[in-house]
Amino acid sequence: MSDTIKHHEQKFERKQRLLLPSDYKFVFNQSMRSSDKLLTILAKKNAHKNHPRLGLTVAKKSVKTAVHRNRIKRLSREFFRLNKNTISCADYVILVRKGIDQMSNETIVQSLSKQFNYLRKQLNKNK
RNA sequence: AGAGUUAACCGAGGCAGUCGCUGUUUUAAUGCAUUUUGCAUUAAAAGGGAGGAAAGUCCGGGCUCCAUAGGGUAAGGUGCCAGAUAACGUCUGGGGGGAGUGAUCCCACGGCCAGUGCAACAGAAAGUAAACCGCCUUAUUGCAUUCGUGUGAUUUGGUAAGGGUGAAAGGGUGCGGUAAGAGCGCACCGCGUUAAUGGUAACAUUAGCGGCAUGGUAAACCCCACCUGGAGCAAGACCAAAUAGGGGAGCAGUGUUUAGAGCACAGAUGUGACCCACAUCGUUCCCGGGUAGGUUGCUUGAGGCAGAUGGCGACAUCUGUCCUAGAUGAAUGACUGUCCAUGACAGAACCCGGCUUAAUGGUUAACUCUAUUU
Repeated sequence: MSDTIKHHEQKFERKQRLLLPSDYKFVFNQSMRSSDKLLTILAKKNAHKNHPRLGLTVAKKSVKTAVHRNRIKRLSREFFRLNKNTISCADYVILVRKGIDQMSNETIVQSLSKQFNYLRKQLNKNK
């Protein structure tokens, strides 16, 4: 029984993504941000939702080939899925900078975990 | 064995495990509508899930909407011939030219005797050719002389064989010829032209004739022949919240009235400190257009595979068999273990046929050259 609950928790469903352009606009307006050389993460609390939601923006400008764009998106989603329980309840948008396509999967994941940690502290403070 | 040519095929390196994503099918549960059942949500199981270039968007076609009697012009494209095809700038076969010892590969390969234009520098002269040096020659004359002539200067003409310039000097080579030369004559080659033969044709071969006329450049304008209507799946079709506005119908506070209409009064909001005043304002339902959003288009197709028949071949016809991604902020991934030859370029977005570009390894087949052995 406890196993099935665990499985359920590791899923990444549609309602956990940002789907509409208006959702993205909501996050871009006056959000909290954390950034380093590779990534910028925007976060904003959403009163109507009781689970975190993720959106990705990988511009063709910053990452040229589609293969690398897909890789970065997949990595980000995978990280979000696996660490959902530690991430505070809010809407997030991950923005990507030039040069990230040169990095290995490990370094990208490290960057993600650092920044989500930082954002969690900030969001808790504001409570 | 080495080097090479052509063609076909494979290629998130393979295997195992854990956790995910996204369609499909089946089953179950719940909800709604209901004649069978259908739709939606959730769960479980089974099975499917990027490429040879998916790329560039350079051509061609299907499909969709708009336009369209027919013809012409403009603009753009194609350019040896014949065929294949839905069509093509693709492919096949053939002709011509070029590269390579060869297998084989490469070619924008119509027309400059319709017109217009362009070509630096050099050079005497560059497209109705031209005499700088040289060669030959006429006349006068100097010098030498073995008295035959030789040699120099000026001069009259001839000459495109030689030198020099140039990307290119107005057919080439050889012999004859000549004062020296010259298609001046001849032979061969080239070119032009006529005929015959072969071929559907491009073209080839043979024979005759011409003494050479027609320099290059058309990815220069241009001429000739042929082809092309425009926009694209964000095409297009359907459903359709909220707000504002449009059309239609009903209903509407209090008083007056039998009732309605009408009239009067009241009400709400704004301006304002407030009053007066001024300005604005019913409400419910339906209809049509239509935004956000959703559904569809969306994968069964000029399809793949096998066989037979026709064709040199591209390909066509017939029979059998198979269904093999369909996302929509956009699925095909992450981690761990293990093995090896340590893994390139790179990610579907309506669908096909090509081309081009990117990049790397392997397998197979046929053929060529070189070396060795027999």
